[in-house]
Amino acid sequence: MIALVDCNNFYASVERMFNPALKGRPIVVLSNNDGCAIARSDEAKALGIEMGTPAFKIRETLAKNNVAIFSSNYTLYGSMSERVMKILKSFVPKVEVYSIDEAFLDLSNFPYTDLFELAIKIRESITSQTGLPISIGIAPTKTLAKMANRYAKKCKKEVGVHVASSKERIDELLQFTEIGDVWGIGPQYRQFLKGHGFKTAADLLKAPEEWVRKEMTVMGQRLLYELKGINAIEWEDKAPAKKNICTARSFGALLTHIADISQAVASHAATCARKLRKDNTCAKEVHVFLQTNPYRKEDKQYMAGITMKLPVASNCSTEIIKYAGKALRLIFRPGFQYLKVGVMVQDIVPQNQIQLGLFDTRDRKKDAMLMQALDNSNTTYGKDIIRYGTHGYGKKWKLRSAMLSPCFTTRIDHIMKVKS
DNA sequence: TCTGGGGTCCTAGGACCC
DNA sequence: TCTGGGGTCCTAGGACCC
Repeated sequence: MIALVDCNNFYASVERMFNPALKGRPIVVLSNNDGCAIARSDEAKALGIEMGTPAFKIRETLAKNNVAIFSSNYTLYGSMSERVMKILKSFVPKVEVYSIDEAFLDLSNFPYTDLFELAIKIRESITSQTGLPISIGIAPTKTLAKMANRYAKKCKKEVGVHVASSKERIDELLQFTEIGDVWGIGPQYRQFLKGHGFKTAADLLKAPEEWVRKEMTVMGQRLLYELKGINAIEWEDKAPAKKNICTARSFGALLTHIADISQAVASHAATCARKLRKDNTCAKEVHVFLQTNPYRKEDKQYMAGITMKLPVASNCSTEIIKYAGKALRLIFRPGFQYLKVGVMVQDIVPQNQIQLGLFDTRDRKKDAMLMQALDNSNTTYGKDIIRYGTHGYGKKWKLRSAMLSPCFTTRIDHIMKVKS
């Protein structure tokens, strides 16, 4: 049996946890750049605020209903996520952290009848130790556990746990779940399947395997197995090595000058390099892409990207910034209003398996020492205390983040003060 | 005025090889 | 009229996830 643990309205719940005055008040957390709603508390959902709605479209609703609005604070959410995962690991040895607010637990070694009780205990621990509400779904496969979790959220709000182990419970779950709410069915497949008369997960189960395979590739076939209770999705004990690392942001305002965009590119390149060093990996390629705002139909549009090969796989910020800058100069065209730029490092290899270049002129030892010093001071004194001059001091490209809460758990100067 | 960011996997088709 | 057969590798694009 597999459990899926999911934090309810995670970002909104974290914000509320640090500010109990928000109890009962609707909360919305906005995406980077304060662009659209990416998390809502139950109260905000009840107001009809949909996931992903642009902020400017709901401004009236937000004001009228006294909704608490936050810019997203990923440092804070990441730190709270670590706490939750740590508690889960104290209960069950096999935990797969699936996303910032979700984890699968392998319960195959727990006695059958105890699963419900175990889930209740886990839930109580998380609530008492982190203050965050969670839901737990338990079923024979990952896909069914996802469905059970959803069921717990919708129909068993008080206990927050649903176990679907018997055939009757699983059938009930399959009939309850609409086809578009099945894990792995997105908008495209949902429409396609509805067109063929499938309404619920139970309907899909009746479809011939060959037909599903033909119309929905092996992904659909795997899904079918999972619904039948046969595990078809691999268990990933530790996060597999990343194949790409991407850092990209929309600008706070549209930009036209390459000088401003260069600063963003340098900063994104440095972030990619830092992420590589954190994973002890190096990349052989740097890809830079640049685009105008596709929503502005009245503007001339331009999209471009280019991949630069590095002479030797690297995770040195200096070098990656250099190649990313070259790439930008190759794709930049004057006369456009740019919205977004991104840097992606590709063809990633472990740091200790690098093929050295015959004509390599860089002093890689020195690079490594410099990066070590950079990372150390930035860890000790806060992110970006030391940065490259190429990042610039102008903040034209910086994102908007107008309603950011403090980093309660990761910055000593943001720690909460309690008067007694 | 204002529309996120970061990933994965799969398939088809083209280039190229013998 | 008729124009081989079998591989591999790479890329672009589409679908999905949170």
